[in-house]
Amino acid sequence: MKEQIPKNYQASITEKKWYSVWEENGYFKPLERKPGAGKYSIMMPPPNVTGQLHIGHALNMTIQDILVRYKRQQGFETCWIPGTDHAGIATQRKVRDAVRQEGLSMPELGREGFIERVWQWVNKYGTAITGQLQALGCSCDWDREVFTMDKQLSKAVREAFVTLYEQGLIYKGSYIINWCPECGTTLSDIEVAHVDNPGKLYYVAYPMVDGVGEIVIATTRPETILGDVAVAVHPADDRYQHLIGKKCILPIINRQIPIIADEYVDSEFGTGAVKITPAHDPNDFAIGQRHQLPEINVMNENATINENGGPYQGMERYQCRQALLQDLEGIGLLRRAEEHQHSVGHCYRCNTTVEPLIKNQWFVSMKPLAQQAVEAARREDVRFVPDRFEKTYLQWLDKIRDWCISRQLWWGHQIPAWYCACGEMIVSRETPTACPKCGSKNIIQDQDVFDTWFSSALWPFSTQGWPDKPLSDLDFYPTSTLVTGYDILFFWVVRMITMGIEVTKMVPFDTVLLHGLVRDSQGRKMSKSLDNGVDPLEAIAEYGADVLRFTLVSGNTPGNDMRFHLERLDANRNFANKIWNAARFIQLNLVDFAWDNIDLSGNLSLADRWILSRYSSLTSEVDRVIERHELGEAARMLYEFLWSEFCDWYIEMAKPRLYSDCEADKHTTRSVLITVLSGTLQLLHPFMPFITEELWQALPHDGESIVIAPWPQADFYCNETEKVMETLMDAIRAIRNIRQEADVKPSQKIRAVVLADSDESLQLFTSNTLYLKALAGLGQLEIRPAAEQAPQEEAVTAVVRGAVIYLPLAGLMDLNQEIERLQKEMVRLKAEVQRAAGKLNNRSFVDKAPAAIVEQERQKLNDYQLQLQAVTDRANALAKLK
RNA sequence: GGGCGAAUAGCUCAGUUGGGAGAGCACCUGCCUUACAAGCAGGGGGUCACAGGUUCGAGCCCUGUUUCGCCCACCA
Repeated sequence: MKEQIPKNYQASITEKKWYSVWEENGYFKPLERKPGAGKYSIMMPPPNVTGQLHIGHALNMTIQDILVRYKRQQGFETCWIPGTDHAGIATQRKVRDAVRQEGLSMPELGREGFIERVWQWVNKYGTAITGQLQALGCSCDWDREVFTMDKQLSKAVREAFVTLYEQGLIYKGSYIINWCPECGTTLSDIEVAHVDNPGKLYYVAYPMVDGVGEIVIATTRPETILGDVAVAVHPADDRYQHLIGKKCILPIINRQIPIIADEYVDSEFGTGAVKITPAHDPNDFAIGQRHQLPEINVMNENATINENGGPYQGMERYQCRQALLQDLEGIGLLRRAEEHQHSVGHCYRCNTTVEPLIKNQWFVSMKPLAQQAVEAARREDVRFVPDRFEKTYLQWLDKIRDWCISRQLWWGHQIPAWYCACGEMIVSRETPTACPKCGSKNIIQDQDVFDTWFSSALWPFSTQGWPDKPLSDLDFYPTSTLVTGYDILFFWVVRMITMGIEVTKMVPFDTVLLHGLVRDSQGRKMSKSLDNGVDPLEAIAEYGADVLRFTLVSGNTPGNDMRFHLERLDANRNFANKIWNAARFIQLNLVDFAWDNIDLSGNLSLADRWILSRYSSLTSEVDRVIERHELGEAARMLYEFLWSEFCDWYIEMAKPRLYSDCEADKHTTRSVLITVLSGTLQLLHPFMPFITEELWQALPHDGESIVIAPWPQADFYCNETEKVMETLMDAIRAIRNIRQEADVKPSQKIRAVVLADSDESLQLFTSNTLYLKALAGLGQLEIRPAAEQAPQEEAVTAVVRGAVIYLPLAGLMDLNQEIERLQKEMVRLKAEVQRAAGKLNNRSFVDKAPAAIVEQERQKLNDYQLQLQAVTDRANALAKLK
């Protein structure tokens, strides 16, 4: 005998209980439960190891868990591998700040000391995220949990790096890169966020060396004048023909620099003359290369001016800008300044303005890799959901540039390159002990680490034991679905695909499911500074994980952002409560009913057949939409079915039969109730894992857990049943409507007379009097063929398909009002008849529309005509009575 | 400059093979009916941004326009 379901649902207790049961029983371990079902796997996008689960993670994880649980229930050998990311820059900054708080500096600690501190930090905070994922209900295989700084992953990183280096796909060289003065490291192009800032365009005159005239340039960054090595004009610009090849004098610095001609220059912009600073601007760098110009770096790594800046040495960059402008003004060379919008790059981690600098860095040559990634998508080796992201992906690959992968950080995978005093560079999988060229043991490893995203790029296979295990031995490779936000399509997804193809010759997953961002109720991005974040852990504490999950996934469509309204948690808490109470009602009425007692073979009432049919549709529809990744649609269907159809209609119809004396009816009703409820709980389980398990366990079952119970099969669909039931429901609604309008007290039983205009209709009403009486509050119900005379007494009338219902409400009805009501009804029905008739009179509609649609329209026309006739007759009869 | 998305009820959003517009919340009316007042029953509310087009038929497909948002892009 199962325990009785308590009156109230206590989410927090239930959730903890079941998660540990699931874990202990190993339900999350891969096991093919249905022979031949196949494998299904997901690699979790690793959250930052020291991070907190935020609402965006909660959405991301919920989607993954739904897919994984669904496939597991379907019998697939399912595996969801969890992991965390060392998040180089973010974590280093966090620990650096903590260390500074203690009054220590990075140099004082030294590299080893600092890394030691990071590991302490990771060990202290690194477990938090795991507990939070479990609180959310994530059904991962925790024995496979990985961290991007695990030894195995370092090995993978080395292997991939060296392999690509050997193939010439990775190179080292001095190029202009993005430098964050605050983080003290290089950034890749996508780690720089460009923001349009209102700035000024300054016009500065450079006098000619020969003393004849001057050339005026326009710049937004006057401080870089210090590093100017030329002035460029368009070769076809008539204004400057006479100056090309001559020299001008760089003000203040008094360096003589040439005036050169280059196609790059836009004659329309500014004065048509551009100052060239190869060391501090990517375009100028390119021009400098073309014209063999020197590169004069004027800036230190902390964005102060260096020794090349003459009198400005030591100044901070913007301080220098002001000072320089003032000085130029003083000598009369600053001609004017205009308001000017221009885009300024900011570090994506700390939002500091980045500085383009020339540095010797490591790069991945992306063009060849991108080509393969494009082909893979064209061959549909990888699909994007929603598919519009394929376009974004292809366009990005089309203009991809080389990826700078070295970072001047301490926390991360150190680059496996070593340098010998003899000038030799060794790139090796194993740490070398001596220089292969000169034999010197005095070799030092490259001080830089890899971009975090370089290790993330290998995630789908590095996490499964590669390279120690060959690819063919990995349990789940390639994986099935990658679920992530569209905001890291370029950071991560593209890198996994490009690197995955190069290293493994396979696309690491077949489907990329991209979701949107979770915003606050006003549509703003959630952020610490706005303090508008919704803490998923608080939501779980207050409402339970099921409610949070359902809220995140419902009313949401792939790739679109969603606003998070706290009120929606209330709405879904109510939904959970509704399911809880429905199950409680059913349990209370099952008595000693056992699973084996289920008998759906005979004695099924219309309501029974109807709910079984609806349940069958639900089963196949939920299946269909989940396969299409439309989880919001699946959630909607489940909500709708459970609340409106199952609770509001079926349970209400089950009551009179459960309370009757007929044992056979009771038995059938119980059978249907438990069949539909337990099946629906299974369909809902991926979305709300905890409450469904709790209720499943409270019902009689032979299965040990809903987590692994086979996905329900239901084959009771019957279109005819649904149509007939619809008529019965219409009749009940019509009576309820009239009762309300006539102010009949809900408790008052009234009399009704039904005149049925066909044998089928007569049969329908006579065999369902029980339902009509119970749901429409009828005391007395007479059903007769329409041929018999209608009641002459004053009665309110409702017309439904196939019957006219009379409610003799003596004393409660106003004759005139009733006639008026019927007249309104006639107007409505006439319009309907007209609409349908018009359509059917349209020759091209009848000829061209599908036969089924035309037939449906004929049916409607027929129904409406009959109803209109009935209403008209009744109105006339009442008019006579008057 | 290029690309993408959004525009549907008072609010937030669904609406995926084109066949009479939906939900939640809010609002109005009546109900403590023995699963649930976190509930039940009934009700009001929409020129589906605008203009064209394709089609027998368009919220959905095509073209253009407007507003908002996002992404990408080396015009100093």
